[in-house]
Amino acid sequence: MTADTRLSDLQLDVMQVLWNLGSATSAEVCEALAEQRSLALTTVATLLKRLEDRGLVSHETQGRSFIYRAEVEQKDVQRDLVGGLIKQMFLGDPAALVNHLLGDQPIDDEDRERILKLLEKNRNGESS
Amino acid sequence: MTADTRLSDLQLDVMQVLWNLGSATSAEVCEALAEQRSLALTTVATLLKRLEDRGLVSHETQGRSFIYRAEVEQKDVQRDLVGGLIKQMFLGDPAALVNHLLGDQPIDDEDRERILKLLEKNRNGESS
DNA sequence: GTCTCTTAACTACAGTTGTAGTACTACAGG
DNA sequence: CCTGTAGTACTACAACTGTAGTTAAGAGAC
Repeated sequence: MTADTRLSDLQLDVMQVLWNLGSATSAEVCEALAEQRSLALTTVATLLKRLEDRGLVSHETQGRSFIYRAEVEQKDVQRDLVGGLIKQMFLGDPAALVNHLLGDQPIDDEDRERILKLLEKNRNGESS
Repeated sequence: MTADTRLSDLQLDVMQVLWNLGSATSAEVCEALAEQRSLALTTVATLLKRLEDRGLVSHETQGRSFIYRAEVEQKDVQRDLVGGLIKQMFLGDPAALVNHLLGDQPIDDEDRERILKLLEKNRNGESS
């Protein structure tokens, strides 16, 4: 049942590392996070344990180390996050979010092209 | 300085009411929220006070009632929210968010049309 | 004038989060 | 065997959040 995917920024950063690396020890997660946040090893361990308690990550023991792995897919979390945002801030209207994106600052041509292409693909690939 | 706009779901719901109504007493906010959440009056009062402490809403006294009003604009909060989401979950690439929106579930024709129109307008309105 | 109602102030409390120290345990080197 | 060392487990604690009770004070009803 995909558990509750409401995650804080920090928790998301941790998940992000796991999604990127596939699997990692707490030390590896700590190092990966070091670019943005400087956290004690024990802090990272605590974070991972809490996430594991919530069923969002799992670990397998290898020697004396824990190898952590994400138990939810990035896509699912993205969907929940984006969906929640749309429901709460954009009256449930996805186009309103796009509108906001476009209205905010004019996007560059390249991005616009890509979005147009995506729209095309979405129209055609509506099959499956 | 627009203060810190990182708000919880509940806090956002409260802000939403204020944005919708323009201004409201705690009782009015409470009633407006009642559709989604059933909260005690004192709870809503606490929420408003905490938001006021953070500078996100303000009140003026009318008789013995407080009339609250949002001190940050919805647009600004939206921007921060969307911006944060993109940075954290979509590698800072707005188009990736759109991609996700489209790839997730095929959107209906109407929405697609509207988005196309928005893209057009964005292209043309690239004033500067 | 007293009672009651409204409404704000203060207090409370459990759960989550950010953050990390300390304790324990097991393996590696000598 | 003894001792670092690495790594998990347990504990701690302050801030913030969700939630609401209690208290005080003014306003209207009678």
